[in-house]
Amino acid sequence: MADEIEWNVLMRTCPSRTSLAEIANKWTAMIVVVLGAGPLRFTQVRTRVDGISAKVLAETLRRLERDGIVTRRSYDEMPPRVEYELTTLGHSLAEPLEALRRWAEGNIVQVLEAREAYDLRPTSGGGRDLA
Amino acid sequence: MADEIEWNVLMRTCPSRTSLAEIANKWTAMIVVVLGAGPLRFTQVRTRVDGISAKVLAETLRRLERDGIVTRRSYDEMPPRVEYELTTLGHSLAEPLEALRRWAEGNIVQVLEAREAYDLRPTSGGGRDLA
DNA sequence: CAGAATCCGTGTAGATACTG
DNA sequence: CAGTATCTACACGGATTCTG
Repeated sequence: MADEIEWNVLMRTCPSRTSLAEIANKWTAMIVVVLGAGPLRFTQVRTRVDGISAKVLAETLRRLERDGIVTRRSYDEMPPRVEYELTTLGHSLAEPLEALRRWAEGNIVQVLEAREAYDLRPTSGGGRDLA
Repeated sequence: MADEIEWNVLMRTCPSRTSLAEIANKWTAMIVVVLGAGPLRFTQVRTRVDGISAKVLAETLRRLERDGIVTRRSYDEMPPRVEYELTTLGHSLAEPLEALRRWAEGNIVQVLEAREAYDLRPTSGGGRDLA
């Protein structure tokens, strides 16, 4: 994290930026993290990623399938059963995302404290720049 | 990535989840990554995170400041100069985010290929479940 | 169970104009 | 330069209903 990098311009035309923007999504990140532990059925994912609607889950899973992150395996049974599993590519993505989740878990207290401190600052309620 | 984890349920009540959702944001991730190389002025950030509007950049920086991720240093000069810099906490966040950016950069081709293949599949155009 | 379809509210982002 | 203010809009997510 010490090297000065000239490439550090995230051009809007760069396709990897679009990709990053998609990954860096609330639900996407959570779903991949959850699937990192192994294949799950639709409802299982939904239970673990608590709060997501069926619609959004289906949409996101579809997109992840399209991007080669997860595979969708549908068993022709009754009642229907569909399993989602990370691909190799998906697992490679799960690693950095898992690191991110760990960061969130490990630093939430600091964030909360910083937030509280910020909100208590006189500048945050009234006048802006303290100059 | 092999341990079966029962905690792997991202409860909606868990504050770290909210935190993750905020981090896993298009602009947030890019800004932190860009600031990872060192302090930058407002316009410099804006240039590097190409495409972001001044409004959204200001809002996001404010939120990051509130969360203790960046510091805002305003020099009383004319013309005005404001520098944003990652805090220690911010740098600790930049690492996993940088890893994520690297992933996006390194795997964009595979994603693009997978996407193309998916779109060419007969099922993606017409009838759904191939059963 | 695993979705698809529909409707709808709103948050978040974008463009534009203005200011210290 | 570094923002703020205002307005707009559309994509995103949520709730509900229906189906194979």
